[in-house]
Amino acid sequence: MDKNKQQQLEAKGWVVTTPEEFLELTPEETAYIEVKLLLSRNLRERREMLNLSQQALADMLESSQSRVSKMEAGAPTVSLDLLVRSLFHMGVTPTELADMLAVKT
Amino acid sequence: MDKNKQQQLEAKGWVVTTPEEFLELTPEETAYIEVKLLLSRNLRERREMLNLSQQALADMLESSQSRVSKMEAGAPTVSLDLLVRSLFHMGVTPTELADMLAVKT
DNA sequence: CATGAATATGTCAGATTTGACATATTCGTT
DNA sequence: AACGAATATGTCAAATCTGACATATTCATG
Repeated sequence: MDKNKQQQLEAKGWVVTTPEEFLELTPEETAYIEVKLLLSRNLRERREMLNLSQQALADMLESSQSRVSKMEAGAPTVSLDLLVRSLFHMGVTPTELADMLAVKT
Repeated sequence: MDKNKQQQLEAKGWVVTTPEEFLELTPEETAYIEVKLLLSRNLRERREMLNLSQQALADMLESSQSRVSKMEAGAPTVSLDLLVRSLFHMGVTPTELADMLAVKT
């Protein structure tokens, strides 16, 4: 955001901050969430690539449609374990997992 | 193992197999465990590099010495989440995490 | 715009993971 | 060998995660 715009907003009483500041995330929390979101995006991409519905994928994973939805949303109640195991279940290799994480955000 | 040695053992009544066959691990379970072990080794290496005791690291992570020990042992009751968050807490970046996983086993 | 299929959201009992503690074992030093 | 420091192992109540279900919302297509 440019400095002028920010000053205009602040003059009107807005507080201008970054998401991390607002949510008070530490760097490690930020990194952790980034990784989860990275994997959840990959999960969705792969499912759509395979033309599977969330229900169909859930059946493969022995999970449920609602949990797949939450996985793809990167919901806080979804563990990295579940995301990673799901990706492996879809045929992803550890090397491919490494490539996912290597992507710059 | 060479074929002769294997045949000798089998003649004596031993069953020669791979760990996966013996434990009946699916490929995705194998991959998941491999990743966990990879990260646990990295955790130990980094801790030792920093000359920290398990107790000292536990204090940093707001965890306990016994849990750090279990993390480094790759124990089944330790989640990927805990391992990854611990590494991030030690200053590892997502890119460095990717490099860890890219290592061939 | 209706209707059905896909996806999202909320909830919860059961399963798993957690830090903490006690105690055992290993390891380096004297 | 004896000591202390570090690490390992076992256990458990509390916290977190899970699949399942009900229901709401979104989306495509006639």
